[in-house]
Amino acid sequence: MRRQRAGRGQGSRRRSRGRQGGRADLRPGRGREEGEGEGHRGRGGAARGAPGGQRNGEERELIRYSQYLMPTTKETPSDAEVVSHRLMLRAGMIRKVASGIYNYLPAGLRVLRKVERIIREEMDRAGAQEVLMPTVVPSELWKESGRWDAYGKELLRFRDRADREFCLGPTHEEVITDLVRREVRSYRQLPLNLYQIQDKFRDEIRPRFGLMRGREFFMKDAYSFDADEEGAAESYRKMYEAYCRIFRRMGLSFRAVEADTGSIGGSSSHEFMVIADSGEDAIVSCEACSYAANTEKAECVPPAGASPVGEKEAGLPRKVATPGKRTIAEVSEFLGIDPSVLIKTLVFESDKGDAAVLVSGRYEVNEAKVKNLLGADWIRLAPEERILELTGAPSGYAGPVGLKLRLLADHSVRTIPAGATGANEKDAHLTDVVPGRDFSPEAYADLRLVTEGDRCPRCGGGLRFSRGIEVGHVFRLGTKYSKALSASYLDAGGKERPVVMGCYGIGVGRTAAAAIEQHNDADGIVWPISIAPFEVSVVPVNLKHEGIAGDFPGVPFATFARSLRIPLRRNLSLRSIRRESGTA
RNA sequence: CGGGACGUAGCGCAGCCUGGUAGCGCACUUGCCUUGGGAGCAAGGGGUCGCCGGUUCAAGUCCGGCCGUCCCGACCA
Repeated sequence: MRRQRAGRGQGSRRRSRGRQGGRADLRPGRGREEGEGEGHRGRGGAARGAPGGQRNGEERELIRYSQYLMPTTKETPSDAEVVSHRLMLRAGMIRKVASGIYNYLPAGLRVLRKVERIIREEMDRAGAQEVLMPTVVPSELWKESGRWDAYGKELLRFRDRADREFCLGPTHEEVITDLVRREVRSYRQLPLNLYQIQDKFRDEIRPRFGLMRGREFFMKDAYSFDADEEGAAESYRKMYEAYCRIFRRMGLSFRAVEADTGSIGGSSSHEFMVIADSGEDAIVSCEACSYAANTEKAECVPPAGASPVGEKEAGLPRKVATPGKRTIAEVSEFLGIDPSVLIKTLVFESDKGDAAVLVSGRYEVNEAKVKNLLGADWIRLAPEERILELTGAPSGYAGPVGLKLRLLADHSVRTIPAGATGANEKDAHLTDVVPGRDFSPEAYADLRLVTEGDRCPRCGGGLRFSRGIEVGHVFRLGTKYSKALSASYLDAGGKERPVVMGCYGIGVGRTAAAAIEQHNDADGIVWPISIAPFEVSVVPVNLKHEGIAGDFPGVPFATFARSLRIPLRRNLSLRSIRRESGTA
């Protein structure tokens, strides 16, 4: 196929690769190019859009497959679940060393380097400066920000020989803020945006899916420092745009969605989601307007209609026996009522104390929203013993009536005319329970997860549910870290002010994995050319008599075409050489 | 950490229920052969059956403990 095209491709490709590898491989980020324009060009005939700039040609990196450590396999190790993991193993890109910890083989490293290079170019273009911070971080900095205690077990801690405490950095707000507080004194030095591409370690509860959720991984993390909120908003906007360019250049179909800020903190954030069914995150997007959010963040429109209707019609609460009926499904069926009029009562523990959260039986509680409402660092569902202790009944029979706990209710509860709920007694529920009359939550708020029936909180349009892989996350941090670590500057009036920060992450390996999730077929990886480990394969065919020994051609063909799917192929045979050189 | 499963050659697996000789495919080595889609023939190399202990004349197989890995739930790039 396409012999001529391949020929053309080869011609212009020779000056395309830049000088990674070979003797020049210690010079990353060389060969800056302007503009985008490589994007995703698929296979065949795409040579002109290739990365690598137009530096005077003749540089060509030729790698011999026979000598290259790229152990492609037909069979997949049995512990690989998702396609990207499987295909990376089969293409000889990565090998596991321990759970969530990998060796990157040459071909895999090349892909990471290409992803990094695109990131560097766009970060530099956006005015950020590259630095490099240590992976080992002293505990003092983390204690100063308060996260030594707040961050949890993902933070791998250890001691050195002198018994000093350290951790492996899972993110670097503390370190960068420490740097900046020492060096930045004046508003004249702002704004400042510093980034690094560095090895991170998070002791994940459950590493899985290969590079998608490893414990050790490469991340680009950037931190912006501004004099005020307006400046910070501008820095945020620049990063948001840079992220769009980065993912676009890698040929990814993605979406930026509003997100919860989690343990990083801050006022607002967007996640960059690569759309993929295998994604671990659920997202909603409006079919009419531009609203999109992580389901964890997605706002739910409160129901129309006022507070308790039917107060007069409903009798007083009655206790009914519901032996063995604990779940919403069991209780609603047993009582012959719709789940929506059941008042589901969940008991949470948090660093701000215990609370009962109420929601209509047709919905699920959104823990992130509860946590934010409480202003808590952590919350969790109370264990069985605590539930018994706090409600006087085993789980499944909690209810708000007479409960001596903080009551927080979702909006969906308010309009339940005469509901049913647990009686705080084993094997019993109450019916004809009226919110506002029989119990009074301290607040009605949006505390539930969006569901299929919900409408867009911005425009009322329909919502679409999809799944995504979070490859990037941008946060407006405000002054959380600058205040905790006293990073301040003097403004034009000589007044001391805290710097206003933002932080911006991209998972390098995860992005590569996401690209594979999105670009593969039954045979293997269909690389976007901008991050393909190789752009052209050259296969000698039938040249034995010319003194050039080749493999049986089916092998390299299949290897390059299936496992690796190198975008372009050039076959070298006596015939093709004669044709092109004009000799006979 | 809770729930489920699995550890036998580099990889994928069988053997275990019913204890007695370590087996298959791929990969690897050598020779021949082959050159436009993961070839063919022949001959080879490679395993303390995850670890420790127990039962037994005898343990890959039965029992106990430990370790590791993967999958399902709470975190996040």
